Amino acid sequence: METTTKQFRKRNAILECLRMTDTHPSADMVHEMLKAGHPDISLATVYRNLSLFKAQGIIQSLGMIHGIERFDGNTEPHVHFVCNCCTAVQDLHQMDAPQRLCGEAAQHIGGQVDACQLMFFGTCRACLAKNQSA
Amino acid sequence: METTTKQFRKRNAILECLRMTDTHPSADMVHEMLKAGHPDISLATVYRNLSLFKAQGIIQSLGMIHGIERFDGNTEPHVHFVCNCCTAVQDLHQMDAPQRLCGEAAQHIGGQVDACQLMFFGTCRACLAKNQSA
DNA sequence: TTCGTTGCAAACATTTTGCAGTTTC
DNA sequence: GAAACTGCAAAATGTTTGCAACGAA
Repeated sequence: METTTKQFRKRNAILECLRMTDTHPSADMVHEMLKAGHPDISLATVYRNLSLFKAQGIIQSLGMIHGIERFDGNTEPHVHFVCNCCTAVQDLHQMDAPQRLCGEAAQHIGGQVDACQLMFFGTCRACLAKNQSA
Repeated sequence: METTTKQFRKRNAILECLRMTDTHPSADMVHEMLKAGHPDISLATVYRNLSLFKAQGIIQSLGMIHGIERFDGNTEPHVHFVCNCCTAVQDLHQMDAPQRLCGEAAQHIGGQVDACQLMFFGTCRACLAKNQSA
């Protein structure tokens, strides 16, 4: 598995949590999910480890969405959809990620392009249904 | 243009500031830029008016970039490049904005897609030069 | 007078950090 | 036992809000 020298229960739990879910959770969401198995886990620990994983490149950040940073255990480039209503984030694996355009972008700006992000915003199916019935 | 009554002096100045620049400023950057002509302008006023403009749809938000919300007076869909080093945001007008893919995305998620955002991240030319000489 | 806008300071929410105690190897 | 991790609480950050004062009609 990882090249970490030591195994720490909570650190491992945080990484596993991210890899098991497809909800692109925030630090707080991870914290909530882990409380069941680790009642004493601290939010600071979640933040610290998410930072670490991000620096190691073993998770990716989707950036701040509606003011809160969201994370993805899947580091493959792919497209995301954000529901502006319930803040859920979904993967759009079917769509072509524009990573191949990085070279073109680099030419235009005359700099170095490391990553790109394609994100759609709108209202998810569940929220559409909820709003109609309301 | 806008109704330039004295009452809306500062409001107009904020909007004009956004339309005159291509730096995609944050609230704080707008505040700094306006201080010269309006020494008594308050940061809260900048925040309030940016919120208002965003709600009116006459400016667009690029979302939180490195933890700070950035704005664009140009509401035309276009592509952006973010320098992770100096946090500058540049337009990439030459590149095709993927707005036309909203329909395809909507099909995949079964919801309603209102907007999309394509953003490249990396190091701008100025920062590359600076880093090399250092 | 009445309405909307503004400055100031306090409140807010998310994230980061210092430190003492604990866990892992 | 050394080094790394963790919980707690405090601090830091960017943003929002309450309120009194101000300006225009």
